Amino acid sequence: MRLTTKGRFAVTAMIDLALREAHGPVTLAGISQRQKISLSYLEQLFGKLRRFNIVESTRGPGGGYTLARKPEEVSVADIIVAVDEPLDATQCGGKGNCHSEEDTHSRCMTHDLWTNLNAKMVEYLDSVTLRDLVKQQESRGVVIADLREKKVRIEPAKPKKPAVAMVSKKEEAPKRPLINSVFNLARQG
Amino acid sequence: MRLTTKGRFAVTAMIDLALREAHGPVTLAGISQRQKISLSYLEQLFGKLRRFNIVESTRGPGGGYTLARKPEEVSVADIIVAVDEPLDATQCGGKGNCHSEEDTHSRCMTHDLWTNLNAKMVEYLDSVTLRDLVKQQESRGVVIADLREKKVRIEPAKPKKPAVAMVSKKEEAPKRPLINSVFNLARQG
DNA sequence: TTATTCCCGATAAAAATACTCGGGAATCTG
DNA sequence: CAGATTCCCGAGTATTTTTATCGGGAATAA
Repeated sequence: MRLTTKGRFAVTAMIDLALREAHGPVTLAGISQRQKISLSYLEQLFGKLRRFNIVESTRGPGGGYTLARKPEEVSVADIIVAVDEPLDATQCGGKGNCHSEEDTHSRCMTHDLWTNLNAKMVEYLDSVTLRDLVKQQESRGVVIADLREKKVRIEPAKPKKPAVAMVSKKEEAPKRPLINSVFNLARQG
Repeated sequence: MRLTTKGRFAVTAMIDLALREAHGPVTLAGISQRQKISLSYLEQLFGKLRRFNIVESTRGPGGGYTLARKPEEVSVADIIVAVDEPLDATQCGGKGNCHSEEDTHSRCMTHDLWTNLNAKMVEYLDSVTLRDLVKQQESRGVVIADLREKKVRIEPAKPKKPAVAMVSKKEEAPKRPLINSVFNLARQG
């Protein structure tokens, strides 16, 4: 289990999705706007979430993502493991290959400590489900109706490319503050 | 609370220190050799540990570091906080400045989640003391006698600089495997 | 047919972390 | 005192990770 901002973005995005999916597939473009996460980054994350069978996708207009399981069957740990997947097994755990030649103990001295800590974290994150997080949001006064994705009916047809003029609407992202938590990098408050 | 290899190195080094300090100050050079951590890196870490009143230093020959408190009064959390000190308060915690203009909820959606997780981690790491770790080591058969620092009495006087010849003993560090744990970077099994 | 939306691999930019270097200062020993 | 040992510190470099961006593709609905 690793903890990076990637995992946090994923959890945030999943809450956003869970809050709206009752009204049909939710587009990444929408999540991107609302949560201020870049679209391509979301694509990466949801690619993994899909492969881990946490979300399902529908292509084409009106498409998007929906939950592959019920909210109460998706834990935060599931989400984090999916996107932060190390998936390689070069770990010293279990196999006990954590002894060096010279100092039989140095490698293993802290082994149990970190293993135990890891277990505690997994235990906690696995006890919190998407449903819990959604309920928490709703109890804070989020009205589902407001959350429905605005299905903009296709307007006749605008000029294909917005032309070259009118450039500088690039609004300098507000740069969220750094935090001092379990996370190493960490944007997002 | 952040978790990086720096914290792990620090804990490992502190165990090494705690295991031997009964016989007098322990030098960083010794820890460096035994635990395969670069001397200058250790200096950085112990600088912080000293400022946090976790270790005490003695200069000059026969000098080194000793514990500033009893092993049972130093928790793993203490060590990690000392070396991984973020020390700045740009956090959204408590003050509640984690609302953006557009979406009142996005910032705080996962706030409680991470705050709680953090608390769990601190709680655990604070419940484990240096003494626990030392006892664990000793019960694994580490004989204190073997651990005493070899106080090499000063040999007459070797040629000041090892001359320019004899170069290529640069032995390509063994590169420890990556792990998949709470830590992001992570060397050290 | 066209616009929408997911899909994917390569790669670039930014940030954080890990680690090095060089000189300095205190202290002990002879 | 001289010289060795050991801590002390700040600046600087290298490596890794994180965070994206880009460009082209393929499915689908209207």
